[in-house]
Amino acid sequence: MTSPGPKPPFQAGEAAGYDPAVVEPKWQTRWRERGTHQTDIEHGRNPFYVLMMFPYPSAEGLHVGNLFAFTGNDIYGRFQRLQGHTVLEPLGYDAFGIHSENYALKLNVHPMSLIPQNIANFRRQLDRAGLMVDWRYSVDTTDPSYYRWTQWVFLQLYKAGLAYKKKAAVNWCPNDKTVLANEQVIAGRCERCGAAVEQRLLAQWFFRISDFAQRLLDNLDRIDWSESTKTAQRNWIGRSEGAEISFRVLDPFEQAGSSTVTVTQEIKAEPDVIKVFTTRPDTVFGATYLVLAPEHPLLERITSDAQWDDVMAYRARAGQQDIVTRKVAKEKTGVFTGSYAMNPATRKPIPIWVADYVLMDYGTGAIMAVPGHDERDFEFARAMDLPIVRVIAREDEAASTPLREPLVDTHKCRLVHSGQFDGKHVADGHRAIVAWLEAKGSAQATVNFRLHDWCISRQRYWGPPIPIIYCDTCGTVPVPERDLPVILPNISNFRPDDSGISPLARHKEWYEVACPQCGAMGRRETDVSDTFLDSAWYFLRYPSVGHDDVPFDPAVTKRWLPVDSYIGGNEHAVLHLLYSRFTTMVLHDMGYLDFEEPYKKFRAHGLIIRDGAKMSKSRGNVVVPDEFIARWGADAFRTYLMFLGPFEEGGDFRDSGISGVRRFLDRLWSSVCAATVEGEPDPIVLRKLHQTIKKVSDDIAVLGYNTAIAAMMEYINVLRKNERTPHRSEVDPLVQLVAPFAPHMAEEAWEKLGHSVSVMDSGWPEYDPEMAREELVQLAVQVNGKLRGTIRVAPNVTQDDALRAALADAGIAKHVTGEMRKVVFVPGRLLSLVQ
RNA sequence: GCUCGGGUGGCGGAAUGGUAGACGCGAGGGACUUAAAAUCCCUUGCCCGCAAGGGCGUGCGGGUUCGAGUCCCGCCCUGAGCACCA
Repeated sequence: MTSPGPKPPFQAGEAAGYDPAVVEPKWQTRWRERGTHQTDIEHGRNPFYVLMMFPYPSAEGLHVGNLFAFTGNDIYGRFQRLQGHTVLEPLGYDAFGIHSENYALKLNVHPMSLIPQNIANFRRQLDRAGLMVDWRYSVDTTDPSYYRWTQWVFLQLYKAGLAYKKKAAVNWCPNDKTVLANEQVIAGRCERCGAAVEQRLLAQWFFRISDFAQRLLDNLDRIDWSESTKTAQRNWIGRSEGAEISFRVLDPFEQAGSSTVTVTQEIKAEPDVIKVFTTRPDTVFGATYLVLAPEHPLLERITSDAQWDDVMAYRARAGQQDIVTRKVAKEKTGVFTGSYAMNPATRKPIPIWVADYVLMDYGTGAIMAVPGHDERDFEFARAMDLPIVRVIAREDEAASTPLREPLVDTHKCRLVHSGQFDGKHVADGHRAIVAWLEAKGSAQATVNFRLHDWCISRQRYWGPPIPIIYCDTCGTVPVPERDLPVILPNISNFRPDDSGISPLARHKEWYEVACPQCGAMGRRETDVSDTFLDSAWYFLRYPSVGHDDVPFDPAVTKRWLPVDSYIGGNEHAVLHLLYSRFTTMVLHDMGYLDFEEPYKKFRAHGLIIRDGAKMSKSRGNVVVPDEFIARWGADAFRTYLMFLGPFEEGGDFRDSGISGVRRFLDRLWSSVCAATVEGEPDPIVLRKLHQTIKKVSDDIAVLGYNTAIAAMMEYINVLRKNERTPHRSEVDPLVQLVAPFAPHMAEEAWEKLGHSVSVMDSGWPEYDPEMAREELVQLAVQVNGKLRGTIRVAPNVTQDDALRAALADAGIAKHVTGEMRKVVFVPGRLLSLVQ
């Protein structure tokens, strides 16, 4: 027989009176009517800007991942508001781009009609989620009133000399006759028709983000961002230190002899020089050949007659490969050019090859190959039967030990076969060799970045037209700012086809326009800009919505920016976050902004999986927010999303889990209904309350939502354990604590408790350390490192008293057999006896 | 290959170097009910034991420490990102 247990003081059945399907719409309506979520941009005290990455409004509707992020942000925003800030929590739509365009193509609808539908659907879903968004400050990147200023941003970069046009490769499907994004190329083939994709050279607009590489890197040390995001940016910027070394190309006469070249043999007036970048100048004595990228401009000059046909054929083949497969590791191929260059260290001639494992767009497009100490060069030398020389040895190796594999370590290694530098440790050798080569004029210490300039041209339709006009007499002319926006025309056939490159290029009536400078007939740029340009500055626009004559109002911007807290997915760790930092820096340098970093604090949220697996349509395990909200209510859905794992790590959505959160909220409601002002609050409950206030406040501040919710659950368990009616002073603060998570119920409860203002304007409960202090604490007692019992003592007990109490405990004392050698005492925690 | 996360009960997950498993789900038992649902109460890491109690436990192997999920060294597995970056 089990004891029946104490009769509960109140039944949660009373919670039957709480129906989210009624209460949630009620409060959503009230909030709208009363303007509860309206931010006083002009006068609100203590401004605080919480930003979340805006969604792409897909036709499928809001993804639970979006809602997870938005809810996490909303809780933080509400918390800041309850703590006395005027909070701006805006949301908008990132609606341009290839996703929308492809989807529209597939459905055969126009994006201009598709997007408004999607946005309306998103808006409906977002409102149901109970976000504290002030929709008066929203943006839609496809609205001309927004992209007018995107085009303005382009013009500022142009004005600053940071936008330029050059030829660059794009993926080209010869069958569909269209430009493909990298994601549309699958194993070198067009994802739609399966044709082999080629690369094509097109003139495209670039931004000089690489000029800012060092600054983008340095500033990372000064901003409060998720460490993982900073690391991703550092890797992407990819700074490497090394040297540029010059290799003089030998003329055919010099090449005849294979012996050391002497200065007197140099007969060419201006010999060709191949510059290479290397991070390992210490290995220069081991450079046994050079390799040029197939696109290297010197290739034609240096290729010998005998090798000409082979080299040109190789280059042509490389040019046909698409960009994606070109960059995938594969078997080494290459062709000898027939020419030699002089290794400036050994003064010996070495052959010059061309191979596609060397990339034109990094370093100088040429390398010195050191097969003994580089894996790729080793592999290539093996395949082409080129000499492999050891110039580095471990401490336990002789200089003559043959290399079975490339030795790439530097630690505890010394130089060998390196002339006067033999025996030096690698790091010392590095410095000495660079200095030596610099003195001879054949090297220079340099820094290289992996970061490439940002290509913003898209040969597509669904984006803001790039505001440039080409004129036969005036050349490239920026559209005057007063003529913005350059409206994207509503054309019925926006499918890319064989008529040209960009769909807009088929519309003469659109692109033919008078030159703003001379008035002669000119031609608009027919490419549109990258979606990432839309999102590079959107955070500047939100608070200035309504200021129609400027992209962002100076006074408003001064008040609200930079962004106080930014939350988003780590999939944007590099591109979006880097581009918006860059754009902000440029606008800062031009005097438009007084800060150069847009986001003071950034936290990446985790990913939600379901039942242990990634959500996907094919797996059929996608969480549809509407269904869960309809069944459990938005409050329960929000709270469950935040409870299922740490916000910054994500978690596993299990359908059964939400019931626990629903129960918690129902119990809370029961307590609210039962609360009375009669009598006095219970000191034990009160102590737990103050501990809970502290825990919840601390946890929300670091986005520890799952543990904050757990703490509130613990509190309500304590509150209900007590066989009595809860006191008002035990319940009111809990309603405030739960308000960021379950705002509808909190409002309803707050009203029921007799308050007339919104709970969101009621402030945040204060925590009193005195009230939270325990009278007795449990002290763990260890004997020889093993837990042998616990004792209940005052928190400030002395070591001696604790020891006496421990030895008075029979269960503990029986383990204390020998003489005590040491006692470790951690007040309030444990007593460790060593014998 | 490189970089960054992560491996803890049946499950999701808690743990400033100090009582591992908070909180929740699930499961088992009970109360209420004609019954079910809902609600409420109790139990719930594993092993031995009737019990008292004892032993073992945070991916694996070492180490530091009175004390290690946590720190150090060496592995394994797994997720994500980058990837011929010289």
